[in-house]
Amino acid sequence: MQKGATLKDVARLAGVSVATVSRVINGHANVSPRTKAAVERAIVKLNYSPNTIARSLVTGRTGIISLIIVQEDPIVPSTWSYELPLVQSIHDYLKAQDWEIQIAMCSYREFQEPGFLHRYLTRNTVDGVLIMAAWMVERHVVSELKTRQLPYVVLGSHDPDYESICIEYDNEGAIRALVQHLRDAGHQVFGHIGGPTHQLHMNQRLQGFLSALEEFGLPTWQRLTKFGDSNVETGYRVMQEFLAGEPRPTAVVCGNDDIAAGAMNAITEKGLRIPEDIAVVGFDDTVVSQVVTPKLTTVRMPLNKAGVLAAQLLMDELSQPNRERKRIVLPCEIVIRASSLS
Amino acid sequence: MQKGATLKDVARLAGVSVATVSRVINGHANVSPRTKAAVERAIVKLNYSPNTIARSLVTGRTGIISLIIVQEDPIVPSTWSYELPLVQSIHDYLKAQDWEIQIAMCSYREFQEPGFLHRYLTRNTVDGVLIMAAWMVERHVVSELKTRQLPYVVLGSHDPDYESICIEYDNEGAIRALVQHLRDAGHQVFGHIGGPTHQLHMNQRLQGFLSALEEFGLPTWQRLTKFGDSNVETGYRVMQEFLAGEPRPTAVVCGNDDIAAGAMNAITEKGLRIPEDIAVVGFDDTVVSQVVTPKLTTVRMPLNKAGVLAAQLLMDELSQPNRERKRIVLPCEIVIRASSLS
DNA sequence: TTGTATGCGTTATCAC
DNA sequence: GTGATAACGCATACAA
Repeated sequence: MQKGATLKDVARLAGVSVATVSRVINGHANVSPRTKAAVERAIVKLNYSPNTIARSLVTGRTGIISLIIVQEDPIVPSTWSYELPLVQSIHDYLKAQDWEIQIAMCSYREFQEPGFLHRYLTRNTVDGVLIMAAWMVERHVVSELKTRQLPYVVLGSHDPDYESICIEYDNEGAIRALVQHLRDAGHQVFGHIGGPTHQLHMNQRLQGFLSALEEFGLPTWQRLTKFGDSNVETGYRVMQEFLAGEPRPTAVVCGNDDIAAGAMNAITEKGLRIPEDIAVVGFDDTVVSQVVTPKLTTVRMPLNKAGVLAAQLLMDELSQPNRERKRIVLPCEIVIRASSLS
Repeated sequence: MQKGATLKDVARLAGVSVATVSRVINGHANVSPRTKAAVERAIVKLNYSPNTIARSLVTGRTGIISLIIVQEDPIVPSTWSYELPLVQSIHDYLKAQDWEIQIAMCSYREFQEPGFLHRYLTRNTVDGVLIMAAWMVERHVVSELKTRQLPYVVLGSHDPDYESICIEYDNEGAIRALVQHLRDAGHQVFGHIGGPTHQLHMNQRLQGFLSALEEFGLPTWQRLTKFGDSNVETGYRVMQEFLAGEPRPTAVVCGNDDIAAGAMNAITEKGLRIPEDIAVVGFDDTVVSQVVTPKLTTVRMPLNKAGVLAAQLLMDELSQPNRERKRIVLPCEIVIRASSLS
């Protein structure tokens, strides 16, 4: 059970120096075809493969990207259906380029703690960082990364001064499109059941909702603009409140599909019909939107595209540092189904 | 911008040798309180922290666990809602013990390729491996790991000879409980719409279904035992077939919640009622089961427990190698809702 | 084109 | 208790 051949072993067998072997392995020029062949034979014979750790020690590079997944606290299951597709596409892209991924999951509170990222990065040597977050990335985090000259990309959020490379979704535009769609169908009284507004995207959806109403000259109602957790229970509970008072909304825009599903439960339970009495729309295009009755109008985010793009930009940054700040806002597609068709 | 102090710097400042500093850092005995204090002062002053790579090179340990996520090919979204909770609990447990996680996602085809794991493990130095898979782990994979003497745990599957430490779910027992529940409600004609049977758990659910029917002296019908992909479409399509022929099932056991949701669509579309005309049950207790109408009876798997247990067993193995093989089958809980209540 | 020698930052084995 | 010093496996500047 040979415990791994080393450069020296290969050199000895090939009758050359370790430097030459190293050159062959790293594809340097200036090595004669003859010796190159000899070295390669030796490598095959000894089944040699370079020691990644030793290589990292001398080069200072590890070939590892840290994927930091910043999460709600406590964790909300609905975010999982959103995170894994991203992880998947990021992983696939990076893997194709022979990069490895180290993941770090943490709550947004943890991530914001002054020492957290610092500690993490001093303990772990990585070549780049990909931050998946739904919260503003604070200045001290940015400065930690800049100080270390560590290439990084923010996915799903940004920093206060837009000093980073970041990728976001056009939540506002998507909500605007939904509102327009509903207005075109004649709706006048809109309700909104949002998720936690400390989440950037939930806040953007709220803002999009309010500004769309304003743009279209539609009234807004304080009591019809509510928030809660991003789950079925919130949708159910808030919708019950909506139904118990006046005015009653004829269209309800929800922060995500789970909330919408809860709202639908409350509506049908009251004996009201969707969409005839009240139209409901969600966000995220999860499987939930396809199994509720009627099927749910929702928004499909370009998750795969976002993940690939994030990985791509990080690679760019890695190969050619000091690129300027950049902000990309990806458009989302609205998916119209029965829950909003009159 | 000091690019990181080294042991040597600390030693110089503290007026001792690097060996002594190393001893202090690693908490060795035989170092006088006086010099220890001096060293610690120097460490703080220089803001020193050890270089993980260099340490790994000499110790041969990295503090990294590889989490290999083996997936359906092509990827099925419904698996995401199942995988991330596991990743989450594994991560949380390992993080608490200062281990880092490197993830590798691959299709089950890739994972079964003779060279795949070998290549991965020679490129990546990790201290242990956690394999998340729904497919039998082939012998050559086991032998690769054993040869390297690399501690590993299999989560969600096992190997042909049960030579590994593995954690599974009692799929058969859960299905048996469901069938019993339905039989007690008077059902006699059962249908099954399963996922891909090359997945271990889907196969176990099928076997559980068949053996439960046999145990309870209920008839099985070839045309009512079908499979497809683990999605809504399969459930819808197969249920339509069931409804188009004879006998018509009065209870349908589905491979997962998505399939069940599809089946429910087909049933209500025909003007039939659930559960009065046909009862439906799913598996996984995803959010889908809570948003369909009526709510879906399903099975809740102890995902969190499984993840923690897997991490725990891996840690045990790491600290005390050569433990014997082990197979743990975790019981699942059936969650009874309206879709099966008569 | 190739070889020698040095360093990367640790830990560990010796002596003292 | 403490300090030299040899590994660990590799890349590379410099010589040849």
